[in-house]
Amino acid sequence: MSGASGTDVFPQYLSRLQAAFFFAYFQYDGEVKNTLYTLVIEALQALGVENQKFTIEHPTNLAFGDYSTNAGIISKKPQELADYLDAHKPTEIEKIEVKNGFINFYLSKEFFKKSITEIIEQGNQFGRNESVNGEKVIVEHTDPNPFKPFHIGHLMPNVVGSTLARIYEWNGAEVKQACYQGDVGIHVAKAIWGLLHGETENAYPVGNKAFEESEESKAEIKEINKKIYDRSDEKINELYDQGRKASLDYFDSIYTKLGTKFDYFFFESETAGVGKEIVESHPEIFEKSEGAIVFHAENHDKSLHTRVFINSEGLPTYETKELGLAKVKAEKYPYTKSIVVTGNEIVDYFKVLLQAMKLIYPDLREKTVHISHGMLRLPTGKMSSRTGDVITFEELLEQVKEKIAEKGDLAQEEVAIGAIKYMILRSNIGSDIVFDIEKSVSTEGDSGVYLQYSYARTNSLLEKASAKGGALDTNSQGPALAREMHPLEKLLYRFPEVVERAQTEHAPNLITTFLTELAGSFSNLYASEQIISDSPESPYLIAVTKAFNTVMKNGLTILGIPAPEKM
RNA sequence: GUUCCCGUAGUUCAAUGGAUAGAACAGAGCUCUUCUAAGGCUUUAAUGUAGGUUCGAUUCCUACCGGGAACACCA
Repeated sequence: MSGASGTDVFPQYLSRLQAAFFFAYFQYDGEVKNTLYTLVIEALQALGVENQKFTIEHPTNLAFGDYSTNAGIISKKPQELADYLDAHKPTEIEKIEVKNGFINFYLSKEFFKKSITEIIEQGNQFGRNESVNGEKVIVEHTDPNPFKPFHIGHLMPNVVGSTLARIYEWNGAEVKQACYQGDVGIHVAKAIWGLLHGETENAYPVGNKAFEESEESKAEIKEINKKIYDRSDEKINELYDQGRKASLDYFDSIYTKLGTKFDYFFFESETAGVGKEIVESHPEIFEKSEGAIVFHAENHDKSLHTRVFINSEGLPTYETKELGLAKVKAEKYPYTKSIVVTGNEIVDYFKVLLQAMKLIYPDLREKTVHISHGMLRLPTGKMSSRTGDVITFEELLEQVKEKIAEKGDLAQEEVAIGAIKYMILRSNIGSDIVFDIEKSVSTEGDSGVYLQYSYARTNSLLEKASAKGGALDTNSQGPALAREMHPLEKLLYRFPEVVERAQTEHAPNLITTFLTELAGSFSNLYASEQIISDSPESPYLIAVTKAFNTVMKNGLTILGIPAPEKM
């Protein structure tokens, strides 16, 4: 997504002063990295290389150092460049080498030791930064429909949306979470039809089936739909009010389990009217066609298509309600950014909607970002909420808990929630997730359990250490010893960078991947070294354990995965 | 048919245009008299096809093959 002009591209002709200004925007990308940028620019100038673009990044493999630049390849003078850099290297850099044309920088043991100390000092604040300080963000997600079950398809937007909200928070934004619920519309009419025919639990699926299979029922349901809008029928009003409340209470209980806290609840019943007014007051944008009011988006952008905003019954469709919602949101909370999380099957609808918004209120459109997630699919195909053939969230949770009970008896619900969330957060937001309870919800290996287990282990270690009076001490001999640094010590300081990138790329999976790598690294250290011992190095290893414990806890907090103290 | 998204080990997922394509599960083999074996160690195994751009392509472009989604009154 990001163009060629990011942090990785730096015109060599800028002065140092300009460079300092330029870097002000990237101050959380790592101080050392910025120092290296400036240094490489200087080196290129010294070698008389004109106007070259280069990158500085963490190599994929620690064997290639902690930072690496391709400036040598591009300038075709790797050795000369490396020599200059070596002569002017900052104190944090211990060694510079040329390999395959790349110039690799190795951080000093002193740097890592200091980073461990800083992590411990910052504690539950470590990882927070101010890269989007001042932004007021509203994240809308989950959006279940009252009168319908909360099924596993709702988990995707919930987990993705609430995690994005926390990521923005950790990057310094003020964040509100919003849930938008369709308490009016044909689906509600279907459920009411079911209720009128004596159904309770299955009111919606029964009504839906009737709608599909019988013209007569279809007409009745459409009639009910109108009556819901104008509240003209007392019996329907009563069923509606009771059903709506029961449904919302049920959602609340699920949000509690998932750890989601919404600041605002919006309802279609309050956005429908607003949206309809907007549409009707813009005849220059919306046209009448076949009894409905439509928007010919393809007139503005060839890749878009026409959509109905007000149907021939005079009722607003989703598009119109969403148009109203944008305004309602802005009135309630003057946001600088509005993120809407939905399934990717509606990306094309949303593009049309954004085009309409652009014409009506361009300022709000500029602030709106649509993020779409993939589908949660069963091995047999797509799940449907229309047929009633769905797995509800609670059914899923029970099944996962059963599976976990085979392994241990502590923290079962926390582990189950963690396993489910991890499964969603480990892959790209946009990609589909094939959901097989046996295979997907793993309790070993690459899983939420793995992170939780490594965390619980460190708690137990730290407890034992403190009981033994073995205080952690980053100034003990650790890095001073001749041994190689363990990879864990070389990774921990990168956490804030990962948190920042997760925000700029809207990619929670970067955090998941990072934490899993850390946990693997810790497990390896744990297996190969005695952390608590009489060795002079022990206090330092305890400090590393504490730093890992801190980062893991903060990372799990961002992901919304419970961090059980024991398991 | 048009538009959009996606094709990576047997499977489920990673990989800001970079170096030796990482994990996990499954398979083969080790590992608890020692801090939690839900762990660790070793090992087999992958970029759909054909071109192009580039010093360098899983990544960008084109075509094809294969999968998914959307395409007027449901969201």
